[in-house]
Amino acid sequence: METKAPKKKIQTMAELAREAGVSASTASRALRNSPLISKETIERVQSVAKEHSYRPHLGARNLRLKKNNVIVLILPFNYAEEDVLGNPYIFKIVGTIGSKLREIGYDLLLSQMDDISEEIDDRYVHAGIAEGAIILGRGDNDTAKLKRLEETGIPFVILGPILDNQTYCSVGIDNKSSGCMAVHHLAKLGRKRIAIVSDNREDPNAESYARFQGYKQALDELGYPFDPDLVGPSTHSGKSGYDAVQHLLKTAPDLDAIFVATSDVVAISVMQALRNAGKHVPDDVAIVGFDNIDMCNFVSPSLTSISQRLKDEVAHLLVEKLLDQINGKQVESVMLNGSLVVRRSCGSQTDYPLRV
Amino acid sequence: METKAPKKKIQTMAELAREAGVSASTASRALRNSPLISKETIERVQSVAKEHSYRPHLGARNLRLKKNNVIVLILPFNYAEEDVLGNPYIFKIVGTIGSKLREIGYDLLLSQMDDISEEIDDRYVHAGIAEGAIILGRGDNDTAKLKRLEETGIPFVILGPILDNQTYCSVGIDNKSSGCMAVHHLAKLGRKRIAIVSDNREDPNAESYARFQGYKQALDELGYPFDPDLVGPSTHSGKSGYDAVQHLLKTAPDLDAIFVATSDVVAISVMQALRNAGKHVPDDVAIVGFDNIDMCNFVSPSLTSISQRLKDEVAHLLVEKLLDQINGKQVESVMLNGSLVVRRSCGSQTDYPLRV
DNA sequence: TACGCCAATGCAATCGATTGCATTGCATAA
DNA sequence: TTATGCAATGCAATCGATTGCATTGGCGTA
Repeated sequence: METKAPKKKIQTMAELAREAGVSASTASRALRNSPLISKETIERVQSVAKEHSYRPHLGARNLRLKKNNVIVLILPFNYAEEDVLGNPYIFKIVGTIGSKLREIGYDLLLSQMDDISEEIDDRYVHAGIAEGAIILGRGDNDTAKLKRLEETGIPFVILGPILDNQTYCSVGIDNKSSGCMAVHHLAKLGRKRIAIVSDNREDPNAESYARFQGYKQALDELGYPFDPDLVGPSTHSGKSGYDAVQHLLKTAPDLDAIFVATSDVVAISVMQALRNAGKHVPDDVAIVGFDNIDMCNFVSPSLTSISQRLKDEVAHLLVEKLLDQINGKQVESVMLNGSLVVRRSCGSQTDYPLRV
Repeated sequence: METKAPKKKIQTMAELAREAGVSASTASRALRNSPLISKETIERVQSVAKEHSYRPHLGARNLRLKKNNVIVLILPFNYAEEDVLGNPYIFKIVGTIGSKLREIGYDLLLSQMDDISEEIDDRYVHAGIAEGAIILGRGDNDTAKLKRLEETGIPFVILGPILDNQTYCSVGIDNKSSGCMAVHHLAKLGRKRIAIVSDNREDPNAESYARFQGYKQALDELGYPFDPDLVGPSTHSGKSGYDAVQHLLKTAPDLDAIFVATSDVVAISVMQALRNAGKHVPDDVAIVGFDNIDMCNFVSPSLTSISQRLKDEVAHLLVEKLLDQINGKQVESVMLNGSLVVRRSCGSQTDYPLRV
C-alpha cells in the first residue's frame, strides 16, 4: 500500500499548521509559495496538506480578501415566462459563458429574477456573493431599472443592442441591419410579398423593434410598399408562430415569404402551420428565421436563419467586458453584425455540409 | 420629496449600529426581530437600516453560520461535448431546478466539470461555497468516482436511473419500461419491422442501455425476433440521427418504424433524413422520440415522444431529496414512469391541442 | 432599605484564511 | 565583543455578522 489513503481530513489552516509544526500564518504562506518561507518548510507544509487532503475554506478566504470569483448570470423572468429556457439560443450562451468563466477561475451563479433591479446588488454583489452580473436580455420597462442599477456602481453587462443615451455596457448584434439583410435576401429570390412575424413591441429597447425597423428599411430600399397586413404578431412561444400564420393567411393570402424575426423556434412552428395550410416551403413561401440554432439543420426543409455568432463572440465579449469592469477598466459597448446562413427554406438545394 | 432618497449606504453592521446608537450585537438581533430586544429599539434599528438601504454581507454571515444557501449543479463535460447544452430537455430541468431553489431561498451555482469527482467536495462543499450538489447525468466510467464522492459524505443527488447496488440517491425515469412502451405502441399500429436508434452503450449505467433493454423486452413479448440490422447507432448530436438513418436504410430497407431512443433532437434529424430519402412519416415509417420537448409540437409531422415529466416531478424531486439530505434525513432513490405522448409521427390526425 | 429578578443591552469570542508588524536567531562586519 | 543585517517565523488584527455570557438598571417584595 502506498501512502495513498488520505488520513483523516484536516479541516482548517490551524489544524494543518499544528500537524506541520508551524504557525497558521506560516502554513498559509507556505501553501501560497511565499518567498518569505524557506523551501524546506514550504515542502513540508504542502506535503502534509496533500497527505491529509486539506483544502482551504473559500468562504473564509473570500471574506478576508473581499473577493469571491463568482459572477451572477441573470435570466429576467418576464422573458422566462415566454420560455427563454426552452430557447436553445439562450441556453447555448449560458453554457459558453460558463466555460469561459471556468477557464479564468470564476464560478457562475444562475439567477432568475422577476425584474432587473437593485436586488442584483443587494443580494449578490454587495452581499459578497458575486463580483458582477451578466444580464441576459432586457424588457420593455427596464430602462429606469437599469439606471438605478447603474447608480449602485456594480459591474454589469447586458446582452442586447446599444440604445441611444445608453451609458452602461452592452453586447449584442445589430438587429436592424440583420433584419434588413434577411429581407434583401428574400427579395433577391424574387419574392414580392414579404411578411414579417414579430412580437412587434413599440419599445425601442426591444430587439424585435430593431429587427422590425430593419424590415421596413429594406422594403424602403427595395421600393416595396409597407403593408400592415403583412405583419403577423407573435410571442416567443412556439405556439405563437402557428397562430401568426393563421392570422397572416387571412390578411395576406398572397404572401410569398416570411421573415420570422422572433426566433427559430417560432419559425419552425411557422413552417409547420404553412404545411398544414397546404403551402409548400420554399416553393410557395420562403422562410428566414433568427438565431441559427442547431435544429435549423434538422427540420424539413432545413431553415435559413440569421446567426448571432453566439458561441464564440457574444459570450466571450460579455465575459471580457464584465471582467474589465471588475478590474476597474473603462469599457465600451459592442455591436456585432449578424450573418445569414442559407438553407432549404430559401431554396438552397443541399443540407450538407451542416452550417453551424 | 419623501425621505425616499437613500442616504449614503451603510456598509456594515457596525456602521448601522453606530448610526442607530446601539451596539453591533443589538443591531444584529434587532434586524432579526429577536425577542431579546425591545420593540422600540427594533423599530429604530430597522428604520435606520431601511433609510440607508443597509444589506447584510452574506459572505460574513455564511462564514459564521457555516451555511450558505447555495447548491451546485454539475453538468458533466463529457456529456456536454455531445451538446447537452443544446438539448432543451436538460436546459428545462436546469431552469425548473433554479425556480424551485429560489422559492426556498437557495441560489444555484452552475458548474461544468470534466468528471464527477471529489472536486465537487473540495471546490464547493468543503470550501463553504455550496451545501450540496445536483448532478445531471452520469457517464460510463463514473461508478468508481461516485463511490469516492459518496465517501466524502457530502449531500448529492444524481439525475438518472437506479442501478444495482447503488447506495446514493438518484431520481430518474424507468428507461426500460419506457422503451418497452414505445415499441408496444408501434406494434399496436401494425408495424412489424421496428428499428431502434440508440447510442447503444454497453454500460448498464447508461440510460440508453436501459432503453435498449426495454426495446428487446417488448420484441420478446410480441414474439418479434431481435434483428441487429434494425439497430442504428447515434450519439447525442443532431447530425448523428441523419447518419443513423443512412445506416439503417442499407441494413434494413424494409423497416416500418423507428424508436429513436436517444432524444427528440436526434429524432427530428431522423425524420429529415427519412424525408430526404423519399420515405414518408408516418405512412412509410412511424417514429417515436424521447424527452417530449416543446419542439415536438412544431415540427412536421409533429413528433410522438416519451415524456419524462421533467418540469414538475424530476426537478422537484431532485431538489427535495437533496435538501432532505442536507437536513440530515435519510432519502431513497426514485424511479418515475415515462408516458407516451402521441402525435402525427405515429399517425395521430391532429396537432392541437398541444401536449406539453 | 436590601435583595432578587428580569428585561434590555453590550462585550468579546467565533467562523477560517490572510497579512502588517514584530520577534527570533544566526551570520557577517566593525 | 558588540553591532548590524537579513532570512524565517509567529502574533494579533482583520474581513462582517452572530451569539454565549456578562452587565446594567429598574421594579417589586420582604
